[in-house]
Amino acid sequence: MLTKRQSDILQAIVRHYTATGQPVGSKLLADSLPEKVSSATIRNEMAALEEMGLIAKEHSSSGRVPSTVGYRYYVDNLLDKQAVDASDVAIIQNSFGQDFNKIDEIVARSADILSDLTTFTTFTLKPEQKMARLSGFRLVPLGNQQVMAILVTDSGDVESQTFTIPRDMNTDELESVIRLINDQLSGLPLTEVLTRLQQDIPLRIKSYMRSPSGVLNIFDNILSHVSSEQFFVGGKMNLLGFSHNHDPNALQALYRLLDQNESLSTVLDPLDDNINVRIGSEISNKLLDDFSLITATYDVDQYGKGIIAVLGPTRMPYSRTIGLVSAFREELAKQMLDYYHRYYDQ
Amino acid sequence: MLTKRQSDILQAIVRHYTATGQPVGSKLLADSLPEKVSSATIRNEMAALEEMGLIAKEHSSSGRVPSTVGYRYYVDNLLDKQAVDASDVAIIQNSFGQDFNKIDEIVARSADILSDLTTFTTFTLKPEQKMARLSGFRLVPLGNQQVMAILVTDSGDVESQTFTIPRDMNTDELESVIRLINDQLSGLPLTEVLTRLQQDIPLRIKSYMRSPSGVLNIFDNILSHVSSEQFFVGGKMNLLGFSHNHDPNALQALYRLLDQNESLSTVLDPLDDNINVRIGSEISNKLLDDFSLITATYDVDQYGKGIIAVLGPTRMPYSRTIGLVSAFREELAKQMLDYYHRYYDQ
DNA sequence: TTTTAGCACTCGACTCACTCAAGTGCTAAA
DNA sequence: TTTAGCACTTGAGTGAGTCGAGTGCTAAAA
Repeated sequence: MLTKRQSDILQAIVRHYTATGQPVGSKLLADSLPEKVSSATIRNEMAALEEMGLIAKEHSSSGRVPSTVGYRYYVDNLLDKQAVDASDVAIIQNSFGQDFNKIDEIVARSADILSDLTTFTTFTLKPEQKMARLSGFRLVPLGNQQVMAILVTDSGDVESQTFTIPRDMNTDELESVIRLINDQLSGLPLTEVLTRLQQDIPLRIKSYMRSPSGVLNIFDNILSHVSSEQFFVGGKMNLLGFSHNHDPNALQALYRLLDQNESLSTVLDPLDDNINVRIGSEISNKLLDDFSLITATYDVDQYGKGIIAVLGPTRMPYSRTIGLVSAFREELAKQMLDYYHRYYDQ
Repeated sequence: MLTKRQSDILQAIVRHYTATGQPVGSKLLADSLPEKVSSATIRNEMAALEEMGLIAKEHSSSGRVPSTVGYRYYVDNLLDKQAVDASDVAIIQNSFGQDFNKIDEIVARSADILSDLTTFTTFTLKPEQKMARLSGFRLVPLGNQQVMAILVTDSGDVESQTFTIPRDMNTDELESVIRLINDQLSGLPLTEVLTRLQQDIPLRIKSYMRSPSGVLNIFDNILSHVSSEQFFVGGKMNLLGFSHNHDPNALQALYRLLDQNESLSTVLDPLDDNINVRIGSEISNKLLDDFSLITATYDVDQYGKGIIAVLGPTRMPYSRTIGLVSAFREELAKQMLDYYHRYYDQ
């Protein structure tokens, strides 16, 4: 356990270093700490902190820099639980408009707002739709063998896709399939719809349809699109500013990662419903060793929980960023509830 | 006018420099040219070329590097009009699948294929839809006050948008507006549809509708979306590799440019129906001074002309890149015709 | 026992002088 | 007109020297 003075020193080192990017020396600390002690005393304490692995030197005669463990200790114990800046809260509240036509627009906008505020790269995921139920499939003929298929869920998600029907397909057949699907599957959770669509339904329509698989694939396709987790990424290009590695190849690898939803969903897993901070190597991905990741859920009551995350440099202003994430998750939840209430709970 | 030997030297300088990135010296040239002359002779010729502004030194005792004017001369006169590599043609042909559901998918895919081949950043624009005609508007009620509006053009473009109708709006009213629009505007060119929608139609429906503007805004919105030029960008991150400026701010400015459709459409204007090469400052945009831009149209017969473009470093392999663009524009035109024939000309 | 003053030491950053290699321009001879 | 030869220029690299910020350690002071 650290003494009060050691805590103060570690805190000051983290603050200075995250603010300036420069290693912090004993003299600077002696001047900036409220207790008046000499730089020699600070040096002794720093030697102790280094012994414990909380701070490190860049070279044998340089000032000290926090280690991963040091950041960890800082985040766990020394964080300034100050209220978020009132102006930031105002910005958050004003950045959401009212003119959203779908959930995805709110989620996408969220990523942008949060990245603007933090100047880092952000990720947002809408509330899990696993519990959403199918409210109906529509087919809209567009002429020229083209048809638009539309899926609507009871949570208000709309997913559409146009496709071309083979010349030899009977449109009556198609319509009877749609009727069957709507009759049998409306009101069921999407996960169940998916399994039924693959097991139950094919048996039923086999009798009166020549090649059922083609049609069902389309529904499958739309359905999996709706139920797949789709992260929105904000401030992608901010990465150029805070990544200390300017090697094009490393950056390209990083950007490929940001485009891979599957990889993202493993990396961004929010361990629990708190605001979680993972620092450098604690993120289990080599590409992100020089970064810190703050993840959090936001809770939209019966509509489920979504995820927001901020990726920044290990030397980020943790207090401020965590504060922003905290304020933001609440406002986002509020916005979503508003949206749902506006459209679905009259 | 250049002598044969001067041409050969300029050509060799461009070839070497684009291949290696190193300034080219007289000795290297003396060895690599087919005519056997001494390095001293080469030096005399190089002095002449420099006098003419075709090549330059990086410092007073370095080898020579092509100037913008030198590249220009090379591209205009010394290009190797060799056939494109057969393997590249094969790649181009095989990279297009058959499973496209809309034009936009072909265009987006094109940008990716071309950027993979060139390793540069590419832009594609689908054929101008100015001559496209409205084939119909549909409205599909989705429940909970939500409605999906779908616009279909005779060129097969489909654009949809969901919106929420005010509680006090009469759905009968809405349907009669749709009927009116379809009756009056089907078959007209989109540009005309737009003007009618703003002038003619409001007068007609004013009589039996309280607040026509809200509804018409929706159609306006969808329509302008369809008729706006939307560039697809491929290989965005390749820019990191070939941009010689690694300053984060400069890169961010560049990426902002790539996201601005309006700016892109002025920059990417294809001067005529040839393959046009603009080098460095010839592109009228300060951000692109260190790049070269190759633009070309592709011609899909009665369906109009689209644009493809490649943005790379001034020291790019012009012969190869121009060859690729040339082969690609033809294949793309073919693919689009195929697509149109498959769906619209039965 | 803790703190502090003092001092020798270390290391990166910078500067300066030097060398080396690649390239140039120019002159005079072929 | 071409070429051999040579003096000259320049960036890149190297090694020595200085400076400043920082350290660890010792011994005296509190």
